[in-house]
Amino acid sequence: MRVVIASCSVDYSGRLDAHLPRATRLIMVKADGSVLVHSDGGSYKPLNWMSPPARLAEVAPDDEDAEAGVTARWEVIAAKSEDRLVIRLFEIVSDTSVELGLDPGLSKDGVEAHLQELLAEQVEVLGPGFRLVRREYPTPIGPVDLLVRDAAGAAVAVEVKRVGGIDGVEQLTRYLDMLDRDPLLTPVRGVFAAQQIKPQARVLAEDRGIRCVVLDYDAMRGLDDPSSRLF
Amino acid sequence: MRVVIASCSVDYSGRLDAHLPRATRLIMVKADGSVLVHSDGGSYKPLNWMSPPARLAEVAPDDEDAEAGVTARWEVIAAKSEDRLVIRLFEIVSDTSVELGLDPGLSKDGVEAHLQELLAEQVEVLGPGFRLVRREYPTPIGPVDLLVRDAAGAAVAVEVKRVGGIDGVEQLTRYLDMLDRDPLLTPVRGVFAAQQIKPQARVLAEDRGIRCVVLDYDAMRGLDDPSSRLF
DNA sequence: ATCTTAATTTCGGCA
DNA sequence: TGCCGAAGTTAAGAT
Repeated sequence: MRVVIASCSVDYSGRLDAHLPRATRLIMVKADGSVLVHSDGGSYKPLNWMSPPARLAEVAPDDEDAEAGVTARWEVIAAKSEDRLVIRLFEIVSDTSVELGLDPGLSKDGVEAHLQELLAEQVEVLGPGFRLVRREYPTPIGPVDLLVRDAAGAAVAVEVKRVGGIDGVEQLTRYLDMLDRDPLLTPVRGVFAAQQIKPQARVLAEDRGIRCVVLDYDAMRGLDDPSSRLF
Repeated sequence: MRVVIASCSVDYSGRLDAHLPRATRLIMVKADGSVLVHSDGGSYKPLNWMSPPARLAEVAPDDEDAEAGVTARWEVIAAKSEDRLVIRLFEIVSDTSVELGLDPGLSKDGVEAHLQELLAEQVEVLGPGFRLVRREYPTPIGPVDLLVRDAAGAAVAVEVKRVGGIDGVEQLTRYLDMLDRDPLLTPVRGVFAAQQIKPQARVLAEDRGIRCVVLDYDAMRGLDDPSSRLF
């Protein structure tokens, strides 16, 4: 990893063309040849970047560049596409190189996959007598999160979301259209299950006869995790 | 902007919980209090981060931390949410602070708006005799990218995308429903035009009688840009 | 301010 | 490897 803080201008060409005029920025060059150009604001997305794998070559500034005060010219070229990033460096404030080695990586807990997993184990929270048919039940337009049957044996398709928005309702509606064509399943009802359901999504879902269920993640995790049980 | 390279462990809690075990990484602290933790690989997304606005406080390591070799403990707390990032620093390799100032910002060229513009000028790529009625044709639920008429004078609504996915087909379907109610337009056909159309989107579109057209951006730009013409 | 849509999205999972 | 959907998405534009 090499970190350079310098005044620079940047030009990207590839899927689009983009230009950054001269200013002082941080330039990060990673071991895989990827490059990030950050300003002192915005969120984690760089102003400009090159995705790995890529190769950085330092070339001599041409006469025009040299006259404009360019002290170094970096050309970053993607290995598998036509993408190209040209960085013209003016004054260099700092230049640090260090060997970081491989990162052990991030561990996460609490995302949608986990929510779906918990609900699959606890389908009874949808109603007494509910039982799981399968997770990721396939349809021609993609898998439904859960297919279950209610106490009476009727098919119910469940879409699980962390935050339930309109797009989730649309998604479930498409699945329902598809599943309803299957004579072994029809009629198929829909359940939209999420930790949080946005008002507009609820209106749309209920307008389409889809039941909305708000999930209590902590409670579901508590039921699932033996270490947190009281008895 | 402050850049620290150090061995550290990181814990995030907020919308989920995540943990990074001890390793040497780059930590960037921006002027708005946001923090990025980068390893020497991956793409531009940090391993862990805090979005602005946030506040970083350096607190003394507790006994347990101190015993484990923690030399400094940073607590980064989001100003507008419960999000919280705790960074335990062990050995510090480098620590640089510099004033960058406001960035003049990025200028772009070549995104979806441009594609729509090009297609508006070259509606004949959709078929001989096609002519443009108008771009951003208004409907009660938002503007359609292009409204055109074919050689026979029949109305055609066009949705333009760089990458055509299922959501784009849904979008166009809603517009078609709306436009079809207008006696001056009905019957309105649909065209889904994109540089790349995903297979499932194509299936859905054709199932609904919507024609799919793959656009060649480079060819269209070539026709448009006088400087690249041969004569 | 809130909502919708695009992104040089990136990232992970599964066929 | 390619496709599809989620993301602590972020960011820009419209209502």
